[in-house]
Amino acid sequence: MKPSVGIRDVAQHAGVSNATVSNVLNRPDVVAPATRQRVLAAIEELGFVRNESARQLRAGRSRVIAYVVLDAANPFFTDVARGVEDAAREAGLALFLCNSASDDGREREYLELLHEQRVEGILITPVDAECAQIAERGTPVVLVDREATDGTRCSVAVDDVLGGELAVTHLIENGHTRIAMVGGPLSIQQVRDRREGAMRALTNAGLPADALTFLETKSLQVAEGRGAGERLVGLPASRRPTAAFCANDLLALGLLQSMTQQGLRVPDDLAVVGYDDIEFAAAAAVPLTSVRQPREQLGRTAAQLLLTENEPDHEHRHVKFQPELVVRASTAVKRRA
Amino acid sequence: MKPSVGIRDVAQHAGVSNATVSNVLNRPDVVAPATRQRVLAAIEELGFVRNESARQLRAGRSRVIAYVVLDAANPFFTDVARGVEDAAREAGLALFLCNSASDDGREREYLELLHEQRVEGILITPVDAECAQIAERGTPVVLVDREATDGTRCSVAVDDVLGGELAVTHLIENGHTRIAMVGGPLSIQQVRDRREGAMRALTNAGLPADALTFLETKSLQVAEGRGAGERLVGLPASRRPTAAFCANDLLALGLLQSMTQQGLRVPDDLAVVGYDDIEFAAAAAVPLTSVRQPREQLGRTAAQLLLTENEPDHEHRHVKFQPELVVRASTAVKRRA
DNA sequence: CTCAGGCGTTAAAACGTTTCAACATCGAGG
DNA sequence: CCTCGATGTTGAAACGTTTTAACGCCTGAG
Repeated sequence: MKPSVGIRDVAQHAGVSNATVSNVLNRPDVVAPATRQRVLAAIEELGFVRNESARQLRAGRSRVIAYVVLDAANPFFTDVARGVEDAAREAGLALFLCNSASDDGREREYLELLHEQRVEGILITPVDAECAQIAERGTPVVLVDREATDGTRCSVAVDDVLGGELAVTHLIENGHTRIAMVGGPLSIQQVRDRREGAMRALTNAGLPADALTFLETKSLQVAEGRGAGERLVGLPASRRPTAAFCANDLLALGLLQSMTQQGLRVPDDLAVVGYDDIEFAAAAAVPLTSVRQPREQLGRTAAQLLLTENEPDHEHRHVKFQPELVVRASTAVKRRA
Repeated sequence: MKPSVGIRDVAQHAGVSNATVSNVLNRPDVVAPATRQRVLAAIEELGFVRNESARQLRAGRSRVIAYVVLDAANPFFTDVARGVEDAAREAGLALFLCNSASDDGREREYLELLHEQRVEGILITPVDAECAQIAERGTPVVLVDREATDGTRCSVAVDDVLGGELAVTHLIENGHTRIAMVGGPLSIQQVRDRREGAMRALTNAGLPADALTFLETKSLQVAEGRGAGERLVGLPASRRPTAAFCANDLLALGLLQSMTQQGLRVPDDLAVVGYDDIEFAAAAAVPLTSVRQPREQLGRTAAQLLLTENEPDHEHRHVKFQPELVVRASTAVKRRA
């Protein structure tokens, strides 16, 4: 609609060459103050807006990075995204946020698109662990919340085995000897790792392996947590666990709701530990004990790592953060009085 | 790093001109099958990826739209975003998701950036209602969850007055005559509208205006809901409301938590109605009655409206959806038995 | 045998910027 | 007076596509 004012219109209006206008835009210090003012005035007057496409085409760079997220509706990922955004912003980069929604078709499409856009780099929490999909093709890629098994790229992750261990050790210290773990599917690396950590906690405490009852769920959603609650209550009282460790907070919230509805009390009848420590965990009716991951820092570090990819002597790094247990009411010890 | 294979490399490799390659990419039907195969093979072999910058520069179009969201961490907006994404995807457009985080500086920056990128259109839930900021400059803009007061652009909103009316009417029908409304700040249009609806419900039922106690909060976050809960319980029993209508679900969840902690029961001691019907509302310890907004449809419609902007005979439209009350346990009527 | 017309392909001109080498201009040092 | 370097500005060549008009070829009709 608009005749689209370009750099040469500005140049003509200011009585200089287009090269000078370009300099004002990109290296303001190199042009004489008087000229600069004149050019800026012309830009203002004509309402000129630089055309990024042309700039990119010529410069080869795009000033944009992307984060392909697994589930935009999960608070965990939105928090990670915030960390990414902050870091990107500090580096003067814009952030393209894409939601694969756990669908590897979508994921592939977005990667293709991003590559066509020639983004500077891609952060991704891939749908499948293999992530063979992510053809390198020259664009730097950093894995988020997944560990790169081969050394072909950087990754930022959290020690999930330790997280599981922390959670279950806490329960054992509170006197529990029959513990349920709720989570799944087992195809998810995180779930496997957290279970492994849980087993390790048992071993450390000298408890037998069958002290842990594993209830597998189909996904990590709230509804699955409710279902697990019903299964749990259905167990014969003699075998019923007195505590549950959930693979994420959504499951834990579902479990909590299920307990309340069935007239059982948390933590008295069942202690509950979640994972992720999302905001809603602290805000639950019974505030949830949870394993906190440094979400924002995860994103921030991933972005920073991505920025180092272009350095000549870059070596791929694998950063691993430590999770931390946040104790709240859902695992409070019974008063002895 | 990579020598970046271009369309002319492909052309040379396939023994055709670059125009033919371009045709294979954009109008496959116009080129002879045999040639097409040869070109496709060359593309595959060389690992060619079209350069969007160049394409855009030439074509003037970008195949990208953007949604500038007010708070990426609020489930309401992530659901709206999903609707936008679905519609965009169907139209073959990519979606640029930007988070203004209620900061009008960020919002401005993003708008500038998007304009430089020459996106096809912008969906935005603006930080301030005035939204004078959003200089038109040729890029179509559609307001989401806000009503455009002037006729300068399209908007998609939900009838918040009706929503408030539905919520409070429901409470009145359940026998409540002292009702609190929790929400704020009043600078937010939505909060004002929902309160207006609440008042209308009182009038319809022949109740006096002071049947509604308004508790203003500083934001719409969970913590504010907790604070409101404490203020509520602090009221003398004779004046204390028996029901509360919260301006959004986050407040309602906070309120719920506060009640539980103070030993009061929902809905027996206090009935609670939320707003937005986010997933966590149904998953709360006491499932929350809430006013549901057609979130995904909101986003979907906004995107579709945006697509019509370029049509020659386009007229700006203001779509307004009806909210719907979803009744759950938090307003269950006391059993009379 | 010629010619019209359809089909598939192509050469070349954009698109709006960045960049590089070259070019003035001017003051200072020899 | 000449040279030199510094400072500021510029012309023109890219960047990798899309697009338009023109082109050559072939077929079938006249």
